[in-house]
Amino acid sequence: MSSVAASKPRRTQAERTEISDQRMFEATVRLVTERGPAGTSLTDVGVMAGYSRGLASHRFGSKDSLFNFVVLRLGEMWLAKLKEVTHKKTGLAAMAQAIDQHYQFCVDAPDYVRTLYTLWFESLNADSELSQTIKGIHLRRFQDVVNWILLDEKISDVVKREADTIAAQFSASIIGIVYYWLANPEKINETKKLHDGLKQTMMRLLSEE
Amino acid sequence: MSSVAASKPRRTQAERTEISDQRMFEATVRLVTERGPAGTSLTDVGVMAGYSRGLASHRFGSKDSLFNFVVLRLGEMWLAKLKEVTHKKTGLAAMAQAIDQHYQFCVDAPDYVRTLYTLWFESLNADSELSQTIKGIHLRRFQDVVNWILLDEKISDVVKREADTIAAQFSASIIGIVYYWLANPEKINETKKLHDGLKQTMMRLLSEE
DNA sequence: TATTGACTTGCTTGTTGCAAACAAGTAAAT
DNA sequence: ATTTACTTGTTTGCAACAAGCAAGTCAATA
Repeated sequence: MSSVAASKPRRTQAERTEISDQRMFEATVRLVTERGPAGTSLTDVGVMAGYSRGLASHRFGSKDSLFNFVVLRLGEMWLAKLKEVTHKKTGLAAMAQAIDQHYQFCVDAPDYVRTLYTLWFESLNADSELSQTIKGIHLRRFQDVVNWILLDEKISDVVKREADTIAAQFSASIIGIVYYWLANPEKINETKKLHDGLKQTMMRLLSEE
Repeated sequence: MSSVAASKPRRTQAERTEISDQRMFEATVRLVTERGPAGTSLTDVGVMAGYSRGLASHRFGSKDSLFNFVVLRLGEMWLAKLKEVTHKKTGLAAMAQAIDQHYQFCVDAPDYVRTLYTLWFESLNADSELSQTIKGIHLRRFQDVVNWILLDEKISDVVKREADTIAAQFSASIIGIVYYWLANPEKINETKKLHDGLKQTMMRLLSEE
């Protein structure tokens, strides 16, 4: 396993954990996309990452906690990218960027998106640390959308009063579309159409009186 | 165990299985809503239903198969009710009825809805009998929506050519809204607003040129 | 038509294997 | 030397299956 051209016989402890974390993260993503969360064992995560059967269990303490770690990492990547593309944008422009980026994620990093949302959906009735993490990500996304609406000059006060409702509708639609894509990964064109349809709907909602 | 007022000392085999099926169905619904699918053991299902730890396993063979049975039962209830309320209706009228009924389910039978969709979401990456069942239910629903559009006289041909896309948008939104409700069961009013918003969106889509 | 007994079906108990969780140890870094 | 990363040993719980017991069925006989 460690025959990678005598890469570096000595690493700092911080590097060691960072590497093993990253490898277990990737192993988890792969296993979850291939076998689903139930079919993903801590044993397999450790072994596939190139360590012993016990490491994932030891590092994270529980399967739920491992998934929590993975979702946190994915969620941060996601939110960072969204923040980047919607920087200084508001209203419909921000939403359109967010929607496009959402679609782009499905194309560019399907395994990451699949893992994030699979665990996301999974945690619905779980009452675990993970479900709290997800509620947090959800809330941050929701607040972003509300702010996009409130900070845009072109949007009327009448519409701004409905910001929460519109943001909820936006979030729900995104989830619905992701579900569609997860269930029909081959229908990428239809997925794009759904994203475009959501843009249309948002355009109408934001320009209403 | 059999002290229920000498109810009926002798039942047919068909009755016995029907009763045990029903009891295990109800136990599963309860356990899934309370603990989630992962926290629901075949052992507990059997015991909570008033039988031995082994019955659920013996009857269904696997956890996946038990969940498949439960989803089939819930799905049939659901589709039957939807069929009833949309009988002879088409286009927007049918969609509005379906949406209202959907909301009503969340109010009337929250445990059933929660269990159905929890298992629904759960099966996304599972590659099991259950995921096939769900694909089937999904497809039947989708076809209903397409037919509502195609069979309505008031809808233009231009729109009818987009029937598939609109039906996909409808289905995705319903899923997104259910997710919202599952994640925020206390926000029943907001859930209603989302349903109403979907009606508005569908009205616009169907009356376009 | 009532009774008996072979057969079928529903249900329970016994057992195995696997994975999560944790404890106790070894190896690597500081 | 001590702390930190990782491995190996062990326990526990559950899914899955096998083997047996009990309740229901049905046909032959009287």
